[in-house]
Amino acid sequence: MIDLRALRTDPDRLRASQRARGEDDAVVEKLLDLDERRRSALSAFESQRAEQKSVGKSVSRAQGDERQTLLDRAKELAQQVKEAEAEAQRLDQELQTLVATVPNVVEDGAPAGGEDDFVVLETVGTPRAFDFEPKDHLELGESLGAIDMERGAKVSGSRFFYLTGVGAQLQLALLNLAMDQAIQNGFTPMIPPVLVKPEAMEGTGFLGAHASEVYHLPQDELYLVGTSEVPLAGYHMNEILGDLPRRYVAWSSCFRREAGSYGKDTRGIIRVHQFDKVEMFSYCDPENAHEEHLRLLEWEKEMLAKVELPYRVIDVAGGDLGTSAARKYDCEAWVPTQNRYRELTSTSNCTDFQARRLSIRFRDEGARTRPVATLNGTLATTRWIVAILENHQQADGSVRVPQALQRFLGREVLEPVAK
RNA sequence: GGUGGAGUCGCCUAGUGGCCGAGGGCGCACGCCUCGAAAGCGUGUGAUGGGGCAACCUAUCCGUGGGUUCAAAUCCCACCUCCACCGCCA
Repeated sequence: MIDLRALRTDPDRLRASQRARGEDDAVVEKLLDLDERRRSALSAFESQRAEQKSVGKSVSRAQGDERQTLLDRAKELAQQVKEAEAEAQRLDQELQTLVATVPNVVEDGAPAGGEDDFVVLETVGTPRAFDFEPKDHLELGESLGAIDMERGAKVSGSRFFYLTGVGAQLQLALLNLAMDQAIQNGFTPMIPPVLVKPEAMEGTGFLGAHASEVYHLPQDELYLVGTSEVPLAGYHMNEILGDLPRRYVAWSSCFRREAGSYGKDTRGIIRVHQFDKVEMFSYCDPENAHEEHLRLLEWEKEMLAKVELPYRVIDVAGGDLGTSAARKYDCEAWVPTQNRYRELTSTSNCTDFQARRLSIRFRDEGARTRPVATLNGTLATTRWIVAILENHQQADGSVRVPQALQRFLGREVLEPVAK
């Protein structure tokens, strides 16, 4: 949720943001108008209510005829107050509904435009030159006995899979490495619930434009999370925090319907309905949010270096940001058989957008409460297995295990197995 | 799933229709006292929206949402959460 007071003082900022996202800036006029009407309706209600209260008090003290006169007046006022309150509530509701559709204000410096208008900030490492024909991750995964798509489909349908044998071990090792790194860096480890109430889903901004991506269990009115960002943001819902920053790292399964991605990445485990992820999450003073964002990016790069992958960092354009994000950096690893970079991590600065909706505050120097900033960033996911297998494969069909992973995996090479 | 009990300011608690514009205690902050501290004494002590440059004013908030009433923490209805016990399952 955007800040209405900030909107009143600087409406041009939201207009510019809407344009950077390629969205309608006429909403700004509507918001200002509704807000104006809401405030005057509220004032009207308040003064009538104040009078009603004082007349009500005098009823209890009055006697005889005077009491009857006051009672009549009080009844009359009660009716008026009821109407005034309803009107103020109606306008407030209307405003809230409209505000809920407005995405976060884009950070200065973020590229304008859509999906293809990202800016490459940095390229780290070089794609490897193969002296043999590289296999794709699924072919490797099958010959290593690591990935079983067919049985995944048999049991659960398309875009489901089993990680088997060394595949399961590889994921455990990868996610443990990620958890370990974050804990070393001072994060508090968490294993959160993956089913959440509507407030948590709504508050993090996932029930807006992307609601069709989310699994919903209507019998219990719960949602399956697409990322642990949701339970991590919900963790401090309706709280006033003392010390900032607070950094959490969570391991969770993630669930995505992948509606509207029919035919995209249908092979292997690049785009699936269920995967595991280690996610960093930070609550901090909005003044420090940009620096914190860069820190999260550094920690992602630290992790990518450990698995020895070539990658690039992109600054995602306004139109491709999620509802809650003001700025987003993705790290994309090189995938040899696709001859292109694919997203492995994504870190978003949500400024105070989620916190305002979830009512997560802190006390600033003036001891006033203000919404905190929330930020999130990926540290490892199931998809990383794709890049690890493909980039570290060897001519004989085996896969070299990056050194940092060896300690967690207990082996240096993954060997093909007989069927 | 069933039965019973409970949810009031950071914490504990008082409060069964107008004296609640929520009292007390703890904690916290400031002050007095003290060489310094403790104890003691005094003062203050929430959130959210609106108005105002400001001090301040105002409305709302007693788990949540409705309702009754001129007037609700208090009465009524529904729901949520927690605790205890029972049943079922792991």
